[in-house]
Amino acid sequence: MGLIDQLVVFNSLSRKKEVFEPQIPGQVGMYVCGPTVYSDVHLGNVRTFISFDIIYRYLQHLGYKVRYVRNLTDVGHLLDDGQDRVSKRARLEQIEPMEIVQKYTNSFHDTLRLFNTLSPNIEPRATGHLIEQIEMVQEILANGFAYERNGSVYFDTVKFHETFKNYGELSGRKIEELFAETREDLKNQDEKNHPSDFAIWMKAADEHIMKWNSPWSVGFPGWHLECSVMSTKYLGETFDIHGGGNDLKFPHHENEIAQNIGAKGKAPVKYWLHTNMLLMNGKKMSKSDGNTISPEELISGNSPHVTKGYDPMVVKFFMLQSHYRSTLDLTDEALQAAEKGYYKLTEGLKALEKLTTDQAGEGQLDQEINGLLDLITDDMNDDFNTPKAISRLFDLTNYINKLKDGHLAANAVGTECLEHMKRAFKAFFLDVFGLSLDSGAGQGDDIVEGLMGLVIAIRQKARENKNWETSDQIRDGLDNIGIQLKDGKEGTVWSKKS
RNA sequence: GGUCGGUUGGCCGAGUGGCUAGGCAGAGGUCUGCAAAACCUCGUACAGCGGUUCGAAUCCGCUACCGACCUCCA
Repeated sequence: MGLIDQLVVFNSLSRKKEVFEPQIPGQVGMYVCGPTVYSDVHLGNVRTFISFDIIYRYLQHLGYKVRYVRNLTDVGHLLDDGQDRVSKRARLEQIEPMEIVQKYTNSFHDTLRLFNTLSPNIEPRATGHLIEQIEMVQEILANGFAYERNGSVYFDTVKFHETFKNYGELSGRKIEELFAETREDLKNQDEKNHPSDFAIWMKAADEHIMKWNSPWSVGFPGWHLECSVMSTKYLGETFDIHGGGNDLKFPHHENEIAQNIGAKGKAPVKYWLHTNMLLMNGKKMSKSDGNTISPEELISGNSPHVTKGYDPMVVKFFMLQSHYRSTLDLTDEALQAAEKGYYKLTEGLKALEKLTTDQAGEGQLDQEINGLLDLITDDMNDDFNTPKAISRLFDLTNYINKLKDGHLAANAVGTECLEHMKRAFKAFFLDVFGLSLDSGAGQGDDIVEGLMGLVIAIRQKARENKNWETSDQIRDGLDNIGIQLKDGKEGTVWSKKS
């Protein structure tokens, strides 16, 4: 009985929350800008991909059939000095560009797997779509929104804006001001008619490695073009959701829209979703200025920014405790708090699995518990409010612990409600949030379980004999190797310490 | 400089006109052989200044500070 029974998303285009209505009922097309595979992903990228992973999972949870496309950029993304990122890296590492692409694609996948994200349905590469990109350049040229200059082709932003009046719509900048501003920089703009024009095909210099034949020159496609092409190819000329970090709004997404309209005559995307930046020490985490920590460093603890390593699930949980549209400041202290909270929930879920009741009818807590479960859906329906949804899981855990410890009678909850709670808690924690139980605490293989059972039994015997020296030796010894014993009413359980 | 966003208790972080967010840390208590875990109780926070309102952390204006984009980044 949620208050909100419809999914509402914040659309960057309108800057408002809108009811989500896919163009084909029951089906969702979602495109997310993936990484340029020329170096290891950093944590800010990971946050964005985790955010869209949650969105993907939640859409599926709601019953939508989702086609999730996330590209890999392997050509055309240039550095300030005009060098292709992949090519430059290939030169530095003295291997083929495509080896670079493969190496960092593998690394990207490995990293995301650590965080238990689902693979997209299609992961297209820019170099795999050269023909389509050339075709789109031709379309844009044919429609008069591009011009050729010395073998390169540039998108004509001035003409585009005169025609459609919406260049700058997404990023919220007034195009006249943008034009006026950049006019002073004309000296740097050599071939372009106007500074805000951008290349959709670039002629390659002789020494350039990654280049292809085209009607205009031996060259390579512009950075923004691939996303227009691949989203159109796999999701159609108009589709539902386009996502990415908000640092891509301008120029990348703005230009993407312009290209699609320039080629197809219509705006490609109904809902633009943008994630906010991950900060560290109050500043944007960024590859280019060194204020960064890699996923590996964060997990291993091998970084001056953290006092210890953190389990990937803890890092993910930390991220989910803020909203995807808010900045999130990564600090060691905040991670430690998240770690404790995360284990509280995993322990709660494990305790929940063991709860039983013989209350066949309705229990006195049923209404409150069912209400909390409904609120989780409301929260997620409200633009994927994971922090709020997680607060409900903590509330539920409080009930679970009371039931577990006997502070509440077992039959305070009815059979049906208990089953509902088990189903829903798992559905959100494991399936929607993609968290897992077994990474941090208390579950080993059969041998470990057997050994622990034996050790706990020996300690229990010592305690019965009031042999505190032995029982404390066992407890402290286990503590030293990172295992915590918890004595409860129903006996002793153990878990790995956080 | 232009554009946009933010400033919430010791820390992180939701909320956006009247109803306890939540987590972590801290204090006291229950339980325990002692601890831990769990449970109970405890914080009267919303940058500053004005304004609108019966009522504002929440709306409006100004100021300060922070950040992002404008140029490669998710």
